[in-house]
Amino acid sequence: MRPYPGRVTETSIRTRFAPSPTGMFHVGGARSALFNWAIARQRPEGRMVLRIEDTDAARNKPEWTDGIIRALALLGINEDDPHFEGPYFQSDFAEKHRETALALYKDGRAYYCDCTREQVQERRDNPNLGYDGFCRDRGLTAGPGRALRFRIPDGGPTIVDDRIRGRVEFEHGAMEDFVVARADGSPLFVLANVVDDVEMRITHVVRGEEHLSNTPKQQLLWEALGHTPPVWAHLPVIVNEKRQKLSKRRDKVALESYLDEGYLPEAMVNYLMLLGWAPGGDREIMPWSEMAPLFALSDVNSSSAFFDEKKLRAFNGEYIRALPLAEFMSRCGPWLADDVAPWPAANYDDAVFRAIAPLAQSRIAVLSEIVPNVDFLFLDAPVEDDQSWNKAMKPGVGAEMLAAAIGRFADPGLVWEAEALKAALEEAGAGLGLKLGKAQAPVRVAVTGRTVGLPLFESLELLGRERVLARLRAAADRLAAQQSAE
RNA sequence: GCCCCCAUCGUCUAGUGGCCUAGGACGCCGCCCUUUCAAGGCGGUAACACGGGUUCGAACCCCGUUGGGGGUACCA
Repeated sequence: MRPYPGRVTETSIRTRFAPSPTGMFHVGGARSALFNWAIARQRPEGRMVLRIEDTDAARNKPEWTDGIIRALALLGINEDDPHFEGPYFQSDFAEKHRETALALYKDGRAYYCDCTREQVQERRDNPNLGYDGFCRDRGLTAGPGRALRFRIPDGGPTIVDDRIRGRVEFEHGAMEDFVVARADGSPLFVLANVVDDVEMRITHVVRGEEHLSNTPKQQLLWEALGHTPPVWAHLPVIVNEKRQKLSKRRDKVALESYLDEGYLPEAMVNYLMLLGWAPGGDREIMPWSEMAPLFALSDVNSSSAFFDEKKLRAFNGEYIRALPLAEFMSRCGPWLADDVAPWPAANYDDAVFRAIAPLAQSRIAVLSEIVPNVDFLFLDAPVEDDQSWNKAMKPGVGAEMLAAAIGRFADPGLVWEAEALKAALEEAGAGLGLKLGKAQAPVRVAVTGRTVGLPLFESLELLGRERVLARLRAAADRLAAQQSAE
């Protein structure tokens, strides 16, 4: 456990990222973290505090916490950088939260209330407000079944000065005396969050728009505790195609699932930074190192942003193509590993992959796509794809073309090298009145199983004469059997 | 219901009263290149929600309408 940081003397910016570990790490959370991180890094003494809000024991799991820390590290946010502070765990500060709740009561800023949920419902004289303040002046002391409520000051609005949205006014008349501590004394989010922010000397609270309505309550709490509220900034929500806030239930929101598919962390960072913000200058593909210094809260948009996986894909493709070959190969590693690849481990040959990798690099947009592009090299037999087969193996032409190709390729005088193979196939096709485009199709499907793929002749060269001929013959046999059966 | 936020191409955005006959990117379409598919090159499609003001002049300022969204727990 880590104690509160204590007296922080510097006046620099201190931001925080305070996720609750109740599920897979969310792309929206990732963006918030990135924005907070960018701000903290803009000052030599700037800090971003990572605080895990784990007070909801029933919904928290340690693996979610690990997932958050791991994901942040992948995005480049970790303790290796001096701007990082934490992680802290909110549950470690429960005592302070309880003390603060009590202090609020002693100062008369909060009072005990023994109303049940039902009673609150029944008695609401104002149908538009939840709780009517029934226990405000009943002078109740702490006791079983009594929750602690914060007394909203009479009259006047609370004005939240938001860096992104400007002045937002909340009339006190429309705010209910909200609960800060449960009947068992445990504090609620709204309080714990503020207490920690105060203790950690947070200067900028940058979070999702869904927290905007909590803000007047929290600002009142900051003031009741004798502190000047931080700079508030509420980011636009990230929405799905139906313009609803991304939800764990119905949308694909886990950062990890994108990474698992082969989205590069740096592409993800780049894309996420563009949700609600733009560096300007007609540039969008920009490394974090250039973006971070340019980021400013005042430039953040206030309207919701759609998470467009198509655009993410395009970005990812750009980043993949920009990788040096060796780097590209090692990034592909996880998808070629023995335990996940579809081919027998013994068949894999790194030298073969090295030879084919440059051809694949410009053709994939997410790393997982490397597998179907190179599998024919390592599988004992090409994959069976009926659609490809039916398209390329048209009656007559298919069989003729396969036979012609076998004839040419079997010639021992043929140098087994891409250029020569191309010429040979061109001739074979010409003999049947077929241009290369048509002529290569049956061969491609016979050898790789698919109608689309990497450049064919380089592929044939790498596969080797024996295997190519075997596959061509197998396809010819299959085609013959198929046709005699009809 | 109530409180609050938002509103530029399908999408992400540039734009902060004249530089806008509104720019870029993704997507989509066409052409070129080409052994398939990509990549690359070239070109195209497409937006200031609506109505009032303010102003010599509004995408930019104000008001309203409409439409979206968020919040409304003794969850975080």
